Amino acid sequence: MTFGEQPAYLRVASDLREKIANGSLPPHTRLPSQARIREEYGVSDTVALEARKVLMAEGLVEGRSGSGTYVRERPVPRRVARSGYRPATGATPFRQEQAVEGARGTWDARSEQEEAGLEIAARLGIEPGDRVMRTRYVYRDGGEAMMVATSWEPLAVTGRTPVMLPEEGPLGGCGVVERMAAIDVVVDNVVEEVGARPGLAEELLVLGGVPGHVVMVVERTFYASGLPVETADVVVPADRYRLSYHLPVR
Amino acid sequence: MTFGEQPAYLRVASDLREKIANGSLPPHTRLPSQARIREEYGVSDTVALEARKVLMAEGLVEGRSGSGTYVRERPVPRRVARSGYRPATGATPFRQEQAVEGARGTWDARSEQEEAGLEIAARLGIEPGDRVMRTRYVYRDGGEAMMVATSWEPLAVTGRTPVMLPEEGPLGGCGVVERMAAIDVVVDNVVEEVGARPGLAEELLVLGGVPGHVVMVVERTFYASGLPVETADVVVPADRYRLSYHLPVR
DNA sequence: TCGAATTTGTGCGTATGTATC
DNA sequence: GGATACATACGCACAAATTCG
Repeated sequence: MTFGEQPAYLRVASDLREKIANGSLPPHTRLPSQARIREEYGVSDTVALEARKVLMAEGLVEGRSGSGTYVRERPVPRRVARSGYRPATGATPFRQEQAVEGARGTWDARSEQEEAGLEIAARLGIEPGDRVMRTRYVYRDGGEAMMVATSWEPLAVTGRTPVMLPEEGPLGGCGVVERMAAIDVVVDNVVEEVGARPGLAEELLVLGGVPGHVVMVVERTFYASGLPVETADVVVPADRYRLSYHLPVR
Repeated sequence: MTFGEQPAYLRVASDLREKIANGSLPPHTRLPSQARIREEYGVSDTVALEARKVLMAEGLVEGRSGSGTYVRERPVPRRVARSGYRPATGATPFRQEQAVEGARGTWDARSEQEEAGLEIAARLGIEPGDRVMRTRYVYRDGGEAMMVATSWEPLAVTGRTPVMLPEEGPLGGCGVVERMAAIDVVVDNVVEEVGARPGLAEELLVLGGVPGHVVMVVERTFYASGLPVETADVVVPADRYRLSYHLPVR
């Protein structure tokens, strides 16, 4: 059916969006099912599906297979402390990435040796092809994934030491600064470069979103006496979290 | 075709994404048309369409009706230093927001008195309805707008002083820290909370993007002896800039 | 200038797998 | 187990924009 106006799926999406905005469909309620949308709006299955997809891409609703499509709560974004300072709430960060307000975090990690590519070599100040330890992390905050990270450490620094594998040994999971201290590498500086972009399908599969949801990316590099000893990409969904930097002035 | 693995449209999207990443499909080139994707990957029309939609949501490609689907250009992001440290390049920041690599910046500003709303009052630790000076800035970097900001200062702090208007007087345009110092307010801390979201139409009108482009939002608050003396929202297009934090460890 | 071919975007109907209730 | 609902997938049709001979 051509209307000469807006596509049908956008009309349906707009109507449902309005019902969400004015509170007629409050958070946690179920949208009309695809079949009911088809009936109520007199549209086809495809149009009903497309309309739901628009709202999902906007982050307003979330589809649960087999159950329904639910209005999402507009979450008050939580702060992730990024500067060694403790948030005012008095949470006890036992690791930098864990410093979320009131969080009780867990994580998975998987390490693998590889050769440094162009970009990683540049960030670590080594030659492309030099061997590095790559570790992929998934951080969870009370069950749900909140952050994925990939870190690279030059084996020239950690190779043949007890801390070569970030998650093994007595210092497993202790954080870069402590692990480096154990091999007499004194980390004294960190540079974090914050960017943001639409998330990739793989990332959002893990973080619980749909392709296109905005993520923040922190490129973090730790330095010891001016030399990079670790670099990492940290990816956080932007609709649920904020990065909090507390800095002294001058 | 069920694979028990990844959905077909994600497989196709991943493959095309890889071709974009490794330069085999450079910016401004055309993706294979939907019909060709269908043939090359042996998938249906729907899968080819869905795969293109994923890449469009990720901002990697853009569809032009009647013409094709084109790989978008990815500008190399420039760094904006966000701490008292100078970037290694040796740029001379004459003001915090100006500390862009190699930038020659200018700005416009317009100030107005108003009553603090709920959120601003909370951020400044004052009562809603208390009077504040609101200033809107547009920062330009060599002609093109790179950043818009809105700042709020409580008139309880700056009222009836020479620095009440941020851009007037002998200290006009000098930065919050210097202006506050002139009235014996010693700014000693700053908190920056970084978030990101799709840009609003009005923001992107100024910043020169298309609707849907991602922006980063920095909520910055300056403190003097624990009391907020200025707060601001800084909006930066995420495709062109990165926020660079250089922090000491411990 | 015209028209044909191509390509995207929208839309329809249907089928199947699988998660949830 | 059965019913419901979402997610994926196939095939087709057509309008509008673009390209090109």
